[in-house]
Amino acid sequence: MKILFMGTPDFAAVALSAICDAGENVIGVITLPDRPVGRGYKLTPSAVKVCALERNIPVYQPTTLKGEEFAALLDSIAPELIIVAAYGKILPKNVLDYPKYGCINIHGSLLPEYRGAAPMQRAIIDGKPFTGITTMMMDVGLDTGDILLTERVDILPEDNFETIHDKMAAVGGSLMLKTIDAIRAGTLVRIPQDTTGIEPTYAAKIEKAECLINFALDANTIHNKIRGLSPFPLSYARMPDGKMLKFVASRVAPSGEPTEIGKVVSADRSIIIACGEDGQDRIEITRVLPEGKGRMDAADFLRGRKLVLGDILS
RNA sequence: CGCGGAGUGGAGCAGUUGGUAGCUCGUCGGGCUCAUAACCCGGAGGCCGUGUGGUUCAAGUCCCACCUCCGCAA
Repeated sequence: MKILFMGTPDFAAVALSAICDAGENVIGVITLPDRPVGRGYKLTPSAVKVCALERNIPVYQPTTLKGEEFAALLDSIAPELIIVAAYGKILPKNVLDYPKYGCINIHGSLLPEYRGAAPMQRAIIDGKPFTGITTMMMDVGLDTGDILLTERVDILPEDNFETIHDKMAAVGGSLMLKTIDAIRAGTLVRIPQDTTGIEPTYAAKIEKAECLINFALDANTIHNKIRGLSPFPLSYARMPDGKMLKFVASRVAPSGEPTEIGKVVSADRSIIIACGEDGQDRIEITRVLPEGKGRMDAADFLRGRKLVLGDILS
């Protein structure tokens, strides 16, 4: 089966590797054009591109999937199946209709929950006990196609976006292999997304503005946000000197006396901050990222005395 | 040429207007304690990123070049 793979970030690269390692015939890879990224805006290839080049798979980086040019490319590649994982662009109808076996997407949630760009982060931020991977037949809607296979992934209390991402990426690869096998065996069953009774939810892209921690929220909510945004892009607050302090890891600490929200009530081995509507909750920050520095344990950061007992974070 | 921060004993930092290199923690040894991430005493450990650069009587501290790391932004 001639497979065309479309994807961009690491999550997709893991799936691509799994598919290649399983011996599937990936005849081409489509990924977004190299982007100026990082300090100095160095032009950087996507994770998928790097992965494909290592395997000597032809890489295509069209700026658009619409129009004659891409249609011609499709004809020349002539895929029988297109696999899409976090590609970054909407596929137009003529592309969706092209392959004999259709376009199958690997999505990081149990649809119809968390359709959209940031399903994994949103599930963690919402404090969900579990999420999962769905493979689905793509249609013109945003993650609205028929469900093929699903696999649940538990979100453990100690999980953060990184651990969930890694687990999900691995599951995504294996679930896609199962899906391909099912196609070959002709046993694939398409299950329309059942939205009766439940509202499909949308996992919008993470905005910079929402990464600022509001200490008026309860400790649990804050903790979920911190871990859902760690290790990237990271939630943060402002220190008294106006500098940004990002939170890498945290835990919910026992509540205490009401006090000013955002106040540092302990700056010993970790940073404990008063939060919650009445300032009784306590969120304990165990690892941070100061502006202009690297990641470090809260205890190490405190030794530099940039933050002391009684300071207010906002 | 996107903006900016930083390279000082294992870690995080301080080093004033250039003139013996310090702090907190860790570590090692000893002590105290029923006990401790507690406390006390003592020790080890630094060519201060590189340059067989410049200025100076004298540079971690000023100037120059280079290397490396990092934050923002994308």
